[in-house]
Amino acid sequence: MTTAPSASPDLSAVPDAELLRLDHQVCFSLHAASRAFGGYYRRALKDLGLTYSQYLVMLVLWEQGPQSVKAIGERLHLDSGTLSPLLKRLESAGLVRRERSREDERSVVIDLTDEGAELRERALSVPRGVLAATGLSLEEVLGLQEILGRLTGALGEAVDAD
Amino acid sequence: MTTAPSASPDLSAVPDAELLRLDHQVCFSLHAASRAFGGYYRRALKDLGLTYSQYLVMLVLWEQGPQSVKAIGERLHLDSGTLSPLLKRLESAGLVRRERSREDERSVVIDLTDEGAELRERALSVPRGVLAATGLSLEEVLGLQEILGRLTGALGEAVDAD
DNA sequence: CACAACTAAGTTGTGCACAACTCAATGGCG
DNA sequence: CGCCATTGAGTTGTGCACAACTTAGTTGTG
Repeated sequence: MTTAPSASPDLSAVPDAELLRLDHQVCFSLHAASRAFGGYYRRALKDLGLTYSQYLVMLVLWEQGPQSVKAIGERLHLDSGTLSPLLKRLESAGLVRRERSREDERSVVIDLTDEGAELRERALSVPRGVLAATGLSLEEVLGLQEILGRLTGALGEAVDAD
Repeated sequence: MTTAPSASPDLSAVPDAELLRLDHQVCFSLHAASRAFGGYYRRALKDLGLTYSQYLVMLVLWEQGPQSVKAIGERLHLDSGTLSPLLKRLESAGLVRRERSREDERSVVIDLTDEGAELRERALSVPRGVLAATGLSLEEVLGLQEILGRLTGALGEAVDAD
């Protein structure tokens, strides 16, 4: 798929009722797909004792090393209201450490424990299964990612420009 | 329905660590897009007093008329644990009625109140704004929907075939 | 008919998402 | 220096998602 001349003139020609139906399908599709992914991960990650969101946080830590709550939040588009309790649970599970930064006492640096770092080895087997389970080709996955990225960006801007 | 002989041979050639990174991006993209959609709707639906999920339920009722909790759940892939409290909130908001079916006393039929039916008029303006905000063309939206549908189906099967 | 298997809805408990808020540390700026 | 706006993390409250369970109604079978 090429990057289309996105301002489709068709859109304004479609009647409201039809759009309502289409809208149903689009937002529902995305909602459903996201939850289907979540459902798959719930099982795949059960052995590791991680939830889907906790897995995302661990991925960030495995890839980027120790960093502040704010940095993780920016990477995943999550705020402290979501991350604070999640990180506490990861801490109780013995996977991460939380300590106040010395340079800036406001910020808390999250670091992997040895146990958390070791978990990466076991997590390596997860994504291959997931990608296989999607039934999508590598090209489709990359295309999907591209379009979802644009979608997220555009919706984010639309909300900001409120 | 294994329509996918498209099993890309590439996939098995990609190293684990690379897949972990890609996986991060795919599941994160979907997660983020779904939440970006949610964020947009949160604002768009604020005037109507509906949440995103409540809107999905109302769409089903507007399109298909009175039906059981189970039927709504099948349409949206949601179980009673999610729907029961959600429908109670719609009931308190005066948008739906809940009454036991006479034929089968186990099932509860959800029906729109006049107020709920009237809300449809005000909801008609929402999807045009959303589709515009995505910045996607009609073709891209349809393509996205198709691929998400396949994704959801494949992941569902993979989980069932556990 | 009786009883077991099943089904629909609801309840409970855990965790995520997010708005709105508090609180302490920081960084200007007059 | 003193004051105040800003920032990072955490808390509180509401709602969704889902697993596991309960309860009541239904259906199938001997």
